[in-house]
Amino acid sequence: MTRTERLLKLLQVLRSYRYPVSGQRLAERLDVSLRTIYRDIATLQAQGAQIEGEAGVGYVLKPGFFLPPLMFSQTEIEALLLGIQWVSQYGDKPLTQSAMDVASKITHVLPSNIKKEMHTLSLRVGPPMKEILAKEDLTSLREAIRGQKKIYIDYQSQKKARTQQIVWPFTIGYFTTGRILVGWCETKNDYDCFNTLGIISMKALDETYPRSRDSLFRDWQALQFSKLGIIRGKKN
Amino acid sequence: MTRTERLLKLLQVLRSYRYPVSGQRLAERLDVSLRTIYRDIATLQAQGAQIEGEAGVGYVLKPGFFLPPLMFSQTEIEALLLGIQWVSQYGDKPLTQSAMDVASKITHVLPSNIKKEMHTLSLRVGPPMKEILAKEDLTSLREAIRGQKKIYIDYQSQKKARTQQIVWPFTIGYFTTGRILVGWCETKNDYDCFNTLGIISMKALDETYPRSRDSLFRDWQALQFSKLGIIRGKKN
DNA sequence: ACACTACTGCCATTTTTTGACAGTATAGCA
DNA sequence: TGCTATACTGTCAAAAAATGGCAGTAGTGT
Repeated sequence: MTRTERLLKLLQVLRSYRYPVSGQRLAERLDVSLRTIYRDIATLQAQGAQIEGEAGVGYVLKPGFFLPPLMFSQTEIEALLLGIQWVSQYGDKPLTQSAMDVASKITHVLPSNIKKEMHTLSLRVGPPMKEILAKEDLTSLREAIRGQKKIYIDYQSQKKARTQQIVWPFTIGYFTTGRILVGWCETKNDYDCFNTLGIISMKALDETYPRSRDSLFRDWQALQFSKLGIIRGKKN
Repeated sequence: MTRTERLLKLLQVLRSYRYPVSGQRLAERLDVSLRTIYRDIATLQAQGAQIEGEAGVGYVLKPGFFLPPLMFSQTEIEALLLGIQWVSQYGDKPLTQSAMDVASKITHVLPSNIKKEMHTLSLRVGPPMKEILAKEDLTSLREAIRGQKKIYIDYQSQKKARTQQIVWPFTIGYFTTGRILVGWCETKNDYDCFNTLGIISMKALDETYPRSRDSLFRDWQALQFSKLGIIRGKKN
């Protein structure tokens, strides 16, 4: 295995640990000496990888991920940047920010001939959205979903009365006109959707919900399809 | 310069040439022997770079680009994939395909712990669009825009009569409900917008239009803003 | 036919990488 | 406080990889 390959693999290995891992262990995994690991880590750090080493503890790769060299075609780049543009226009505030960061990271490393073509983006997305949507910040909600945590929300829909519920959130739908949180509502014992603008306050609980986000999502999706079938049946 | 660095630099150099470049020249640029260049190119090809060499001609890096290792945060990845999802849902057919390719390339190199979290995308975009929009293929239009070529279109808007025009296309607006081509209409001697679904046929001409896409775009945009100002003025 | 070029094999030389060992420093813990 | 686990550095000889040179084959364009 050539050095370059090993450096890449080292990153992969580092990523696979959630907790600090000792250099010794890395050395065993990669079948090289500890000394070499120290050198490799120094090299990766020099290349910008966020690896943190603490004496007596080990190494952790700080959250984030390292995209190894990838080839993209012109059209793929256009798709990528168009998507990023959509997010930066219709995402909530932190997503917008992240999208712009991604765009600058990517365009920064684009070869100059392609960069020039991309500079005035030849593809654009729709009109700007309402200010209230642009200002929204769903970070805590996304974190709850990532961590599969129950949340407590104080919710006021447009039509119904204000209620307080415990929800197992598993996905957010991003629309041009708004965003919908989908989850299992523990209070109602059923799936439910919430317009994010109607969430007056929300608090993530420590409790992890008992089913995986994945399975909840699939269940819900299957339910949607079957409902669709019924509706179609009625219509026909 | 370490070998790894040189490999990356070799790609940069290759990109900077639009026409085939000989190995000899590359060797001079990078200050190594020709033999080493051959070896380096073989290495890059093995890593997936689309470099084509022809005897008697030289090397060309096929269009597309090599994304060097980049770090993205979790939120940035979410933004990236959400955007890609939007494109794969609302793009025309080739863009949809490219978006899916991008998604698979990216998720393929994602560390497994993050990959798992992304598998059921916790963020989603709106409802599917009309089939007719999904089937549309705007490749030739995008190519004309990239190459700043004039196009001849046979156009039928919903309200007005069918017309034939020569247009300098410079951008496409992607909306959830359709797509708008924006360009300078040579026939009408003014900027104009065309619903892409109304384009009955289109032919890219060999002729490059005389102003840069960039400047056309800026002009047009300024015009839009000033119109907006007038409308605002009326409203107030 | 000729010039130019990609590409391969071989080998001696040069450079880089590696492992080993010795040593310093720091964090966490009892 | 000591003890252990660990990060990290310096040095050096051995091993491995990279390099350049050269000779040769083959494809392309003029």
